[in-house]
Amino acid sequence: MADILAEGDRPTTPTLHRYATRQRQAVLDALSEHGEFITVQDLHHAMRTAGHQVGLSTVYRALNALVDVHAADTFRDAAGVQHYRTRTTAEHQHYLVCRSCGSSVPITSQRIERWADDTARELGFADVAHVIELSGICADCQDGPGPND
Amino acid sequence: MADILAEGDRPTTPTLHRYATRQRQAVLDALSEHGEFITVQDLHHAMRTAGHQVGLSTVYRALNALVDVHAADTFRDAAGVQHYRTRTTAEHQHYLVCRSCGSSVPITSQRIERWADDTARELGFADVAHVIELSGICADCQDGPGPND
DNA sequence: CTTGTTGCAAATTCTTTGCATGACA
DNA sequence: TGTCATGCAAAGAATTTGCAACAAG
Repeated sequence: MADILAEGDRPTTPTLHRYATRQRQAVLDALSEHGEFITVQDLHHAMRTAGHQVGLSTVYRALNALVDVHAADTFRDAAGVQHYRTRTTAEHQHYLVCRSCGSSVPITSQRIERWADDTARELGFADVAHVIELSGICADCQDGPGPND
Repeated sequence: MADILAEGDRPTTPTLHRYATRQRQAVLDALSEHGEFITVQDLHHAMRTAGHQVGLSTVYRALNALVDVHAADTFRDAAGVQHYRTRTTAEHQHYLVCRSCGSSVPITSQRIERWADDTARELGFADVAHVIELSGICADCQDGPGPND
């Protein structure tokens, strides 16, 4: 489980606040433990249920802070709600998310990054950014009805 | 400019309502005329300014109806706001949007569609959907300060 | 007539913010 | 002691929905 207050963290954390608090750590722990993408509200609810005394706005702030330092990834679902999950690698990443059970698989593909960059450059665009979201029904959910569903 | 009430439209429009109204047509016209992606609120404002007497909810409903029949494309920006634009071809499409002036270029690439499908299938996912958004600074905006900015 | 649309206002939902309180260096 | 996080409540924003009035086949 990740640890914000880990040893090598003093000189790091660029524009961000310099220390982690109990709540901050609790948010990160809960997020890590969950493993998959989760909604702020759901995460908050899970934490309360688990006995953590933490405010909703703190969870919002903590998650956004994590995204700022690239310790978490986020995406918006079709309804416009943000989902978060801890980031495992240091690199920019995409995910394939199951619409039935919510599980996700990180996708590592240089190919797509290249495609995005090349396409944009071809069209004369600079400073390219991309958002790529894949979703489907995972193998588990294709068999029986989804496990978490 | 597209026309909802065009000839071949009686037997079509599947699950959708069977006729277009003055407001509906006005929304489509305004959207077509704008050409680029635009916010519901902005489109509504533009229509009022242009003298159209139309309610905000009607614009919302009309735009979603257009998306339902694939007559318009939509995407959500970083702030979570939906943008719409008329669709030119019958096919599923992606766009490269300028973050400075808001102009957009449709991207037609089988390659990316293939990639998305293949990747998902490789990982055992079925019924794959994808959202791909590219943004950057267009050629015009790279020179002088953006024209519309 | 009957069905579907319109438009306003109210309601919803997610997210952010103001501010007093509290904790840590 | 000063700075920053916290948490609640209030604010904000985008979008949806309830409902009475209305248009058209």
